[in-house]
Amino acid sequence: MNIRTADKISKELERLVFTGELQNGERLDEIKLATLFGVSRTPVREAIQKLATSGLVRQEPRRGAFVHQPGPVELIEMFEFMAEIEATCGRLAAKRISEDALAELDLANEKCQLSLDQGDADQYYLENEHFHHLIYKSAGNEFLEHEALKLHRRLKPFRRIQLHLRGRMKQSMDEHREIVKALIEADSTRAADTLRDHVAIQGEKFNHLMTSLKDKSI
Amino acid sequence: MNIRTADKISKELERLVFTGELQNGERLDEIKLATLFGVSRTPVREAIQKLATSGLVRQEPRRGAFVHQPGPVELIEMFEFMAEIEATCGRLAAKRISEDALAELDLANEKCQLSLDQGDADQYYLENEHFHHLIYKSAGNEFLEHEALKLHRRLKPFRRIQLHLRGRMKQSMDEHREIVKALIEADSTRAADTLRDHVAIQGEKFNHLMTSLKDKSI
DNA sequence: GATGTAATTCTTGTATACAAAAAGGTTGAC
DNA sequence: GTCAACCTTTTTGTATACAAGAATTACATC
Repeated sequence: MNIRTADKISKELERLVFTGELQNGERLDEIKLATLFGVSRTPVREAIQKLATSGLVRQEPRRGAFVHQPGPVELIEMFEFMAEIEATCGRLAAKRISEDALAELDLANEKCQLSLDQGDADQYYLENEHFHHLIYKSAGNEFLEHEALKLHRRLKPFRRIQLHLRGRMKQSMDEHREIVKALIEADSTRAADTLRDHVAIQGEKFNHLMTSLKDKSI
Repeated sequence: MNIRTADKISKELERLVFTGELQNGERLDEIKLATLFGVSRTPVREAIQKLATSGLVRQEPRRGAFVHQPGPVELIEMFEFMAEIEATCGRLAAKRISEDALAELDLANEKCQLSLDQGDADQYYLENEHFHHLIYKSAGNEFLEHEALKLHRRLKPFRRIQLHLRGRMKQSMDEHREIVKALIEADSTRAADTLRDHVAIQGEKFNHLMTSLKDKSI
């Protein structure tokens, strides 16, 4: 799909930030990265600029680009926004979702339950992700879907931590069922509200999140 | 603030797209643009990539970047999303807005009315914009505010056309009053609903929009 | 005349070179 | 010892050079 090495480097840099190999506030040394990837500065610069627009790094004119992990406040704000976007997806999906998609949602939920039974958090995360992506798509608005995916992706590293909190998986599962029920009944208000709460809870459990992150960012 | 010529070029290219000097589907010839701006290809490329992430141009590997004006479907989708974002801002603002901000909203509305009385659509547009920006800010979520501003800006050229439709200014004004009333009463649901309708109406009057745009894009 | 293929030209993507600004270090005055 | 001015080094931002893929044209074949 994308043959540009600049894009590959962008993805790789993203990974380095997520894994913490590039720490918050750290400057992205173009030359160092270029030699690391075995390329010239040009594609590295392009990659950095791409990351800058997605908010992962901040650029200061004539000073360079610095890794920017969201602080507590920004993170809460992002989760709040995510909750609202998901609520919107639910609201629209309640009116527009197809029978096929509903069946798929059910299937995804079953798989979630299976992962839960097996205590496989990673697998649960994967199926959970699929569940939400289905809802994004079912909103019937590709622009919205794209934005939802973008933010979802950005919050991924923080969301993932959440699932390992005690009892969260079980609770999340129950909420999924509520959501599907609202969608089946085409109750857009309830679909929106349950989805909003389902996501917002992650922001509210922020004390836990904070402590899990202390060594990583802030 | 930003001394990078690449950023200046980015803004300039944006202008060229908005004014229609660069038409939809047209390829952005790096060399031609470089000579036009009197610089080398490097900053032009950076500018183009920035526009690509904002959606104004689409890049095809090894083929170049092409101006991408949203078509009817995409435009409807964007307006629908904008409506939902504004609804969210209203929902949150209803709970969080300060007395000062409410006073400012009132002032903005008065100025809107004044422009309406004078039949000054451009002035009305400016004050209207200020009104909405105030609501974005009053949601008390800077991330959300930023996203709202971004999309608002992207839709600017299409929204503007709307206001010149017969009777739209007057109707818009009435809706503004409804919105402020809901905010004063801290009625988050009504604030959200009125704001959503206020914006969504622009998407619904799409037949008008289409015809106004026919020569420009699609 | 139409179609498929090879050579040529153009354009993108990457590497390197250069200019200017910022960071860092050194020397000197107090 | 501290601070400041000056010089050196480093690093960003831009220009130019080069490599490789895409588009175009010319040509041959049917």
